Amino acid sequence: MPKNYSKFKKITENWKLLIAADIVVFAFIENKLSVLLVERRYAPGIGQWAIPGGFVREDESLEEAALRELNEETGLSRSSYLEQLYTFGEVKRDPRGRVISTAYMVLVSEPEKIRLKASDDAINAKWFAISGLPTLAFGKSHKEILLYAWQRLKWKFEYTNVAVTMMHPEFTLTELQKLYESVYNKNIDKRNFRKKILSLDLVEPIDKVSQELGRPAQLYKAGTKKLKIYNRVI
Amino acid sequence: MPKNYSKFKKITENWKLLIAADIVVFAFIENKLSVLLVERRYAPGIGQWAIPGGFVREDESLEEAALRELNEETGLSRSSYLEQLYTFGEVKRDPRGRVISTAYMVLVSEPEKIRLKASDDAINAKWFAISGLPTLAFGKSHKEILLYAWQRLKWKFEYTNVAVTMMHPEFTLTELQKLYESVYNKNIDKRNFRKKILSLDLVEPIDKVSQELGRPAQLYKAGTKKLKIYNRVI
DNA sequence: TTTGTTGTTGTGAATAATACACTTTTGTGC
DNA sequence: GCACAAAAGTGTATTATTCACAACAACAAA
Repeated sequence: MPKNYSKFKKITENWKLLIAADIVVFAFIENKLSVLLVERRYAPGIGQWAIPGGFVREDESLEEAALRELNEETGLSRSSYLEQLYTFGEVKRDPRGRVISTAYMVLVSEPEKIRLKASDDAINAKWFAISGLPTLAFGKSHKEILLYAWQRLKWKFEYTNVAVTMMHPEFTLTELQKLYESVYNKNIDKRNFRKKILSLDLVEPIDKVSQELGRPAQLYKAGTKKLKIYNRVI
Repeated sequence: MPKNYSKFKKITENWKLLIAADIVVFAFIENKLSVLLVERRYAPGIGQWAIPGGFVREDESLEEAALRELNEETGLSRSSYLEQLYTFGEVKRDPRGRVISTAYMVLVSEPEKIRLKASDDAINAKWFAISGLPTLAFGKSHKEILLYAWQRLKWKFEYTNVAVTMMHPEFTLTELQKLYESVYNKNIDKRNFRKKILSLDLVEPIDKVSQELGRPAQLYKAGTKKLKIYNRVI
């Protein structure tokens, strides 16, 4: 280490800082926007539901830590989308000491393929519809992070094509519309929706139809075209 | 400290993490969007220009640290706007050790009132037009932060009324337009601009005109109306 | 009073957003 | 095979919004 690092050395002494990564995981389950929560095994907030997360280790980046913790606590191993949301740095956020926490948002396309599991830190992991959240641990903090993430998601849905990353590989326009409706929390006109989506080339029809009740629907896949993306990770 | 903090204790052992706050300061100087940079006194990057910033202390939040460092390194004490941008958490960002850095953006309304000064850490502090930046310290990292901040600023100008926080308390519409043009880096039609700004009620005319060359211009002040603001700090 | 400089004002065309309801295609039960 | 249920698919008229574009007005200096 070169000279002139004296100030650095001084600052590194005498106190301890930890950084945590918290991850808001969204998926579209039974036509409802849903969030993955864990039931905490340890204090603070034993037995309460919380956003999955944990401390960053020495040899991993913030993003790596987010994905590792997510995998450890929930079994979720591959997600289609990861985006940093915000870093919370108030002095007394955590009773355990000086903890800074960076919140991430993850979007999952096929939640039914994920085997949720208990872990060292979490007694349980479970999907909750955004409209039926339980009381969360960590006072208002986790609730706020969650609502902030939802807000960001609405934004992204308006200005990018992230929505398709939450769909199955093959989907109908009606399904896609239901996802938009659950994220915006309001109804959308079918014709206007289709006009818009198709004019943006966000999706491509495939040579296949769905077979459900009623008239079969054209199936689509995600388009190759990427929308202009504004945030760093968007 | 309650029981069951064992994992926390384990993680806090054996390694050191520091968190830094970097601040991109924008002001509108001589019709040009400008950025405040400091000339580094210490390694790494001695003598090179860099975004002002420094390490967060034990007893201060991230935002407090950002503002304190800004004040220490540049003499800047009051800014009209502060917003968190992004947290960089790669493992080997900094030669001094594991450093995580949160970038902030600050907007200044009356840069000519600020007495820039040298400091412990900075030999010098100086405004640079965004189109005439010097080579920056810290490899590509600081340049990227800066360009990201500029991008974010463009966004904010489109969807909020932050622009007026960069103007003097009294300003003409032409001055405001010049600011928009310097941020967007393109020309704007005068008539359309005025129509838009006035229809949004972003500004209020005051009982005063400017006295420059040519026809006197109506002076305006910031409107009380706040635009809907989407990001956490926006 | 002329010239230079800047501020102020309006209109028409193109595009995008919104509101709105019926027909088509399939499967099922009689 | 016919009536019904269920969901998919489709078009048009109206209203906002955006954009391109140029003449005139107010003042100062010469």
